[in-house]
Amino acid sequence: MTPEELSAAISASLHQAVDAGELTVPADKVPANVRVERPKSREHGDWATSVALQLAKPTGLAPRAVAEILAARLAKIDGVAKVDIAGPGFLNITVDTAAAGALAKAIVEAGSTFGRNDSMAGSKINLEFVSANPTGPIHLGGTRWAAVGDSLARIFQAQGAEVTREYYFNDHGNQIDRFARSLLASARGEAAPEDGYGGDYIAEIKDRVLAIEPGILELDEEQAQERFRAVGVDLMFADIKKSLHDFNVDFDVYFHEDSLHKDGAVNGLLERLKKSGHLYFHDGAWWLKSTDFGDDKDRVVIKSDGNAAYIAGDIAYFSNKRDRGFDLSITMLGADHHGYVARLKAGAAGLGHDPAMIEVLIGQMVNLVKDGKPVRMSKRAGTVVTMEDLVDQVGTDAARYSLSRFSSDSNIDIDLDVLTKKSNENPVFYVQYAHARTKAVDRNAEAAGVDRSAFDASLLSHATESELLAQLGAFPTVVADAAKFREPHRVARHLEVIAGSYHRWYDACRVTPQGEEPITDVNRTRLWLNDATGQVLANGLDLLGVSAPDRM
RNA sequence: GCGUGAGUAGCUCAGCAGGAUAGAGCGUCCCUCUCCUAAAGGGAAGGUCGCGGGUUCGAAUCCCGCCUCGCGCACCA
Repeated sequence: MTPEELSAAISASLHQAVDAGELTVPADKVPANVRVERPKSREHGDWATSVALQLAKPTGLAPRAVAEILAARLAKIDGVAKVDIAGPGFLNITVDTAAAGALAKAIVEAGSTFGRNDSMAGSKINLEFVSANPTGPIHLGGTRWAAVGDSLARIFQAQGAEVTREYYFNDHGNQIDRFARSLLASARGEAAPEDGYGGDYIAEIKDRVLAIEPGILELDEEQAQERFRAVGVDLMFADIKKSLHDFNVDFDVYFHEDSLHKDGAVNGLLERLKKSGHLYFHDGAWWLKSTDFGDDKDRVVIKSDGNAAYIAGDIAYFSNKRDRGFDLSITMLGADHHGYVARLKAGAAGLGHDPAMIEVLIGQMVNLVKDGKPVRMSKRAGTVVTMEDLVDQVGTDAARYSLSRFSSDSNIDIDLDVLTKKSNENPVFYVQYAHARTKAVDRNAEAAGVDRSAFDASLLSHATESELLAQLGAFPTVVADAAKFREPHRVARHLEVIAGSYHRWYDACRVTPQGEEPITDVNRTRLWLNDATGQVLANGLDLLGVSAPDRM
């Protein structure tokens, strides 16, 4: 019996009590689903719920009176062994050992599908993340979104959604021109332009461009810069793709901003906007009346020099996504872009789109720390720590895990020295080790002749088994919540809880008998639980894009 | 100034869809491998949940105010 099943059964009991006239509750006050929690203290049973407390007010009854009515019905639920009323009106539920233990077999039989469901089936989601400018390698901030974004995509997919991972490639505009000028300056042995880029990678890209186009410096200024731009951006972008691939993140679509301008999408969009009445002409520029949609000021869409402002491309881009049939466009941005949310939604609304279809997830910054002091990362100064640097030092698994186990609302500080030195203490190893351990137990069980020919759930009666089963049972809900709240870190945190429960069980309960002890159904049944744990850990690590090694 | 995110153990952070005695990892101090992986487990120490009000049976969690820190507030992208 999983907490979900228990919750559903309690809900049903609640409705029966209402139908039977034992409780009088306004329809809108009946909780849609009853929250079932694992109590902190063992004495409080296997599961607890505070519905009775919540229903006290709407029913006009004392909390304990509500609890008593519900307790009588809950006790009849199949698999419930005992129901106690405690404190102000908590319902503490003890589940029948066999009912709880049945989960072990169910998980093994579900295999990689355990934790998946089809609650988001039919929804087409465009998830855009990273989208770093191709003017340099992906730095730590982008690395964070690569880890979190890809995990979120996996989590959505686990809920049955159809997800397109998309990278918006800003290959149009000033930044790119600066990048090209920086390459050209480097090729001529000049210092980087004032507003250009100066990292070591510039010289490296420059060399590669020269190798591809040896005659490039013979061209006139404008042509040379154009070739450096075209070839340089391609090289940079290839590097970015490779870094991402090595990071176990592969995008379905790399969308080029430039294409929106070349194929006339931006111009077409501007014409549509002008007709929509959401644009007005002022001071030589065309403004979007974004204040009508909650922005704090109106935004220029066509500059007085006649060029489209950046936002024009973004609105056209959203329109493009919409045309490709997505029901939901999620964009992940760093906190340094959060001021952009309102105008983006305003732009879409101006085109008649439902702003609810655009969701912008803002993630806080990642800072580089050295010797306890923050180090400013600057692309110009070349002091960036890149995705490649991080992976080289700690590996993909540790890098991805350590970036995705935090809430995106938190700023995170990365101290490369600490991360490297303490890599063995990274929680990822704790979780991976638990998985490897389940495999080791498997190997030993097989060698000793313990097989899965018997399963008697009632034998999983040790306190550590009850705890482990409970945490395994919570996994699907955790994944569903991670999808609902767009918070992949919930999965990582729960895996840590499962790993801890498993390690404690391992210490308390043997699968393979020692010495001359006979093999019994206890051993065989425990093997199922061991395998179930390995399966859940593997499923969870997969959602994070982290490997689940068989040996460590 | 306005907007926005954060402030919880020595450190890094969970918990924030209100619930019982506030958690984990790391660090510190004890203890546990002749027996399935000790990258583990058990125990100890460590807290005015930034501050002050409010809401209610109950607040780290919700509301208001204040303080501190990050980020943003272009006809740049």
